[in-house]
Amino acid sequence: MGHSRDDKAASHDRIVRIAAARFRESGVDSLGVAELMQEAGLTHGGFYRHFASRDDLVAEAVEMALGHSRVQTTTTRPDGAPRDYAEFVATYLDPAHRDDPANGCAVAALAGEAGRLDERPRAAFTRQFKSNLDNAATMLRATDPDATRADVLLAASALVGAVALSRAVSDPALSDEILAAVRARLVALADG
Amino acid sequence: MGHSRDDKAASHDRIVRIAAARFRESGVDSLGVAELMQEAGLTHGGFYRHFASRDDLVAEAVEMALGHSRVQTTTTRPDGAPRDYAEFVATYLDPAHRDDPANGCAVAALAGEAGRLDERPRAAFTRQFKSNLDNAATMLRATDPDATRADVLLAASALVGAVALSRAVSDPALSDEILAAVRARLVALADG
DNA sequence: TGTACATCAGTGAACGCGCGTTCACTGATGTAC
DNA sequence: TGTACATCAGTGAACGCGCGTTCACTGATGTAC
Repeated sequence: MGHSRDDKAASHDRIVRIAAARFRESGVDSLGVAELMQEAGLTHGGFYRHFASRDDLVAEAVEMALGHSRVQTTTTRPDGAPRDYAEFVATYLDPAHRDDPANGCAVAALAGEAGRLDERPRAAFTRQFKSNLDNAATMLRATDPDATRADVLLAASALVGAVALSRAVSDPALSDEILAAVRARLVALADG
Repeated sequence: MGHSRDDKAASHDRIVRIAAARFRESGVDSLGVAELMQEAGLTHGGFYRHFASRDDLVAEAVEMALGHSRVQTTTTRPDGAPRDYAEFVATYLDPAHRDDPANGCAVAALAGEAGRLDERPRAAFTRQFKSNLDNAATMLRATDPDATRADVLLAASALVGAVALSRAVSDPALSDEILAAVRARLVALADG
C-alpha cells in the first residue's frame, strides 16, 4: 500500500471512477462510503483524506460521470473522423448502451434524479446536457441543414426517454422495440 | 382515532396515496416508514397492521401511483368527451405537469428507477406503460390515421424524456424550451 | 549522501443517528348469546 | 336490547443494523540540513 502523492492521486481517481460508474448504474444513493472504499481496495476511514463529505464525493463523481462516458455525444470518433448523426443515434440506442449504464451516457442515467441533486452536481448535469445539445445539433445539421433547435430538443428528449424506458420496462421484446423504433424514426426524420 | 374496519380501510388508502405521491416526487427510497405514518396522522408502529414490510408498501404505492395520476393518458376526459392528441401532448408537456410530479404521470416520474425496483412494481410499471402506449396510439391515430407504432414509441419516448429533462435541468429557460419545442414538434409530426 | 524530523495516506475501532421492524399494551369495535 | 368477550387498529418504547463520520494510530514519503 503506497503512501506517495502519486499513490494518493491514483487512489482518488480510482474512487471517483468507481463511484461515477456505480452512480450511473444504480443512482447516487445506492453506494455507501464503506462499500465504495472496499471496491477501491482501501478501508473506509481513508475516505476523508480525499473528500470533505459524501456529498462532496457525489458532486465530484457526478461531474466525472457526465464528463466521461464510453457512449459519448462527441462530434469526433476516437480516430478523429467526424461522427455521423445516424451512426450516433444507432450507437446511443443500441441494446449494448441500454445494458451497460455504468459506461453509458450519464445524462440518460441521471435524468431521473438530477433534479433532486445538490446545486453543484445539478449544475454539472445542466452544463453537460447543453454541451450534448450543441454536439447533437452539429451532427444533425450535417445530415439535415434545415434542422431547427426544436428538432434537436425533440431528438435529445426521445434519445434520453427511449434509453430510460428501455431500461425500465421488464419486457425484453418491448425494450428492444422502443430502441429500434426511436432509432428508425429519428434517422428518418433527419433524412427526410 | 377510530378503530373500525372502515377506519382501517381509510387509513390504508391514505397511507398508500401519500406514499404514491411522495414516490413520484422524490423516488421510492426517499420516504421512511416513520415519516410516512406521521404524514398519515398515525404512529409508525401501526404500519405493520397494513403492510408486511416496506417493500410491500412500495409495491402497492407504485401500483397506485401508476394507476392514478392527474395527468393521465386516458382517452376520455372527466366529462367523458374523447381527448384530442394535441391537447394531451400540450397537457403532458405543460410546465404545470413538470412542476407537480406528485400528481403527474408516474411513468415519467419513475422511469429512471423502475428498472431497479422489485419484480412486482416493475411489472406494474411495464403494464401501465403498455396501456399508455395503447391510449396514445388511439389518440394519435384520431389525428393521423397513418401513424405507425414506431411513431407512437417515438412520441412516448419524447414525452417521457422531455418531462424528465425539464425537471432535471437547473436552467428554467432551457426547461421551458424543452417542453415547448417537443410539444411543437410532436404536434407538427401528427398533423402531417 | 546520510540522518533526523515532519507530513500525511491509509487503518480500523468507535461514535451517534435514523432506519425498518418487533412487541406488549390500550381501548374501541364487532360478535355471540 | 343488554352483557360478556374476542378481535384488532393504533400506540410508543425498544431492538439490531448499517450508515456517515471521527479519531488515535502506523509507517512510508518527502524535506531540511
